[in-house]
Amino acid sequence: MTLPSAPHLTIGKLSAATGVKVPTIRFYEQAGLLPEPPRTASDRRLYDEPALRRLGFIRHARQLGFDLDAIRSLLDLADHPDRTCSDANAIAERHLADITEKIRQLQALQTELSRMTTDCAGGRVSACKVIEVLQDRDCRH
Amino acid sequence: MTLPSAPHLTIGKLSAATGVKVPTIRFYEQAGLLPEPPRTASDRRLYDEPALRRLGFIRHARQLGFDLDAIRSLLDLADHPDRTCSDANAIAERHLADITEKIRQLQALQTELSRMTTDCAGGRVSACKVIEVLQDRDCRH
DNA sequence: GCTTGATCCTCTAGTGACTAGAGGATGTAG
DNA sequence: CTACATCCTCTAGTCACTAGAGGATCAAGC
Repeated sequence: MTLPSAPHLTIGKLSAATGVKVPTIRFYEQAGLLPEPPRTASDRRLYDEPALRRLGFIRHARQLGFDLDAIRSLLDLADHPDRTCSDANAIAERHLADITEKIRQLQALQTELSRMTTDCAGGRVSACKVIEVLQDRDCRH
Repeated sequence: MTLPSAPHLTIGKLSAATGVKVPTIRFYEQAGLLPEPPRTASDRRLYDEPALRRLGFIRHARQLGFDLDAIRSLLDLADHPDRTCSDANAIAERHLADITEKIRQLQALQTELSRMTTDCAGGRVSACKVIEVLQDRDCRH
């Protein structure tokens, strides 16, 4: 239905269109996330609409915190709409579990740091709660 | 009051006593967090009690997520109990603010990922919410 | 046609906080 | 005396970029 568009985007335009920096686009190509695009006679990369969509996909996945390996798998799945999506779900759920765990850990740190700073009366270092807590080697962690 | 203890801990004992791996201890020395310890005739490092305490301090600070630069500053403050602790407090509060912000961001990701995975019915990739959300380039982020 | 400045190319090295491994010397227990 | 553990230094790898060198090419204005 849609006409196949000839490659017409320079790497700079692609960068502007997606918000992904030019060196990062080249990095993604080298990392195997983007296919090598055709080049002009003077060796410049030329991108088409599918490349634009693919880079958008990568960008969104990165914003969600997926690492490049996970994105490789997700892209592979997106390229095969006939497969079941259980793999995609597993990747997302695994990532969700990682994030949930990370939040939990950070909240524990938040609690301890918050206690440290509010306890500190602001006098000399010798009476400083921040330093004192760090020097206490018998803490439970 | 306490007797000055002669260096008696090998790097392996120090590692076992603090839970910091041997290569990491050497790395901290090279990074300037630990002073160069005396050596045996055969060039092996020998640590004493103050070194043990210092490494414990570093370990605890790392567990709290301080970066090595911050730890350098905190160690410097701990070495000078006569100074005011406002610098230590500023470092801790800055770090606390960073962590709070990070938690906020991760919670946003958690929400979106959670929506993605629960929406997914588990059929073909062509109907997969996970892949679909990633392919949607018009999302607001 | 010519100049200027933007954009493009490849390649290397740096970030942070380690971790892994090579290749070799030394220490310790049986 | 023989294993085997531990130690030494040094280099390189991790992740996802980012910065910069050094050079080619392009587009616009004169």
